[in-house]
Amino acid sequence: MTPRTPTLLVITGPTGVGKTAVAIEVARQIGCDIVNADSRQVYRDLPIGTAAPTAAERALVPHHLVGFLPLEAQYSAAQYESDVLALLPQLWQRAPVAVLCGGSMLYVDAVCRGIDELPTISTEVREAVRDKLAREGLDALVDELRTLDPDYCATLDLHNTRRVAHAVEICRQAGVPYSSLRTGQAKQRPFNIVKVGLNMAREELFDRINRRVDAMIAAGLEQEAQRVYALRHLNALNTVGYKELFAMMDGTMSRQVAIERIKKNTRVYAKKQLTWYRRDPLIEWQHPSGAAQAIIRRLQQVL
RNA sequence: GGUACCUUAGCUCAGUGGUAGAGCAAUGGACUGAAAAUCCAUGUGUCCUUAGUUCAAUUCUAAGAGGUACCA
Repeated sequence: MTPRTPTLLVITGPTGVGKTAVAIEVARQIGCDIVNADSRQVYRDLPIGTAAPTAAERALVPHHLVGFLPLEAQYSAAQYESDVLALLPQLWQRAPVAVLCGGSMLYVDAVCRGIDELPTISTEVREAVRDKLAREGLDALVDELRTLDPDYCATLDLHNTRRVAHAVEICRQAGVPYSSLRTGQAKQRPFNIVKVGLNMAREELFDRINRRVDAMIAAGLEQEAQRVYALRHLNALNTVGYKELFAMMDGTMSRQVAIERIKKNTRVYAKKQLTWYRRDPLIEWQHPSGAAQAIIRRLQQVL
C-alpha cells in the first residue's frame, strides 16, 4: 500500500477523552510515529499534569515534540507549525502515515490550515506596548488600535486585553494594519489530512476527567507543581492543574478547593475545545472504544 | 405514636402578602504568532400537594405527603 501522497492522521478531541491510547494503538498497527499536538506537553517537567505519554507508551511508539522545551522557552503556534512541517517528511520516509495527536485546537489548525505570516515582535515593541498598557490602561491601547487598524478594531472584543495588545504590537511592528496581514485563507498542504475527533457523552467525559485529576494527584502532581513553583509566572505554567496548586501553596486556596477547581477548569477546557471543534466540518467523530479499528479502515480508503 | 423543625434552581440554602435570589454546579459563544491562554453571554423554577383567608398566597391558617431530630 504505497501512498500517492503521504497522509497526516489527526487524532483530536476534548481533554481526557482517551486520545493517547487510540493514537498508540493505531500507530502500532500501522507502524508509524506520533507527533504531539498538545501545547503543554511540549514542555519538559510537566509529565503528570499534562497527561503526557509515559515512558512505557513512548517505548511502544516513537513520539515527537513531547517534553522537548524548557519551561522558559518562548513558543507559539507559528513555531509549532514550522516544527511539525519540518518533521513530517522524515516520518513519511518510514511510513505513509504520521499521526498528529493532541487537543490544542490552534496548534492542530496551524498544521492543517496554516496561520498567516506575521512579523516577529521585537523586544522593544513588546515592552513598549506592555508599558503603555500598565501606565495608561486598556482604553489607551484600544484608542491606538482604533487609529492604526479601525477594521480589526471593529471586529475585536475590546475587553480582551491580550488580543488588543497583540494587535497593537503587530501594527507597530509591521507598520501596516494587522487586518491587512490577515488573509483568512487556508494554506494548501502537500499531503492528505484525515481528521478524527474522539468524543463521548458529556457525563461520561466529565466523569473521566474528574477521576483522572484524582489519579494525577495520587501520582504526585503536587510534588511536580512544587518543583516548578519558582517559575510559576511563566506562561507555560499558566495551566490548569498548576495554577490552582500554586494558589494552594500561596495559601490562598485550600487543598480540597484546589483539587475541585482543577476538575472544574479541566471540564471548562473540554467544553471550550468542543465549541471550537463544532465548526470544523472536516472532523470525523468517533467514540474512543473501537475507534482504532475504525480509523484503520478509514485510512485504507486513502492509502 | 407524641413534639419540634424542615420541604424554594441540578446541589446547599437565603428571602418576600404584589408569582424569587445567592454560592457551587451547569450551558452557549468568540478565537490566526501566549491558545490548558484570553475574552463574551446565559437563571421559568409546579417556591411539596390540596383547601381556606385575602383584591392578591411561594409567603398567613388548616389538612395531607415526604424528611430530620428528640421523646416514648
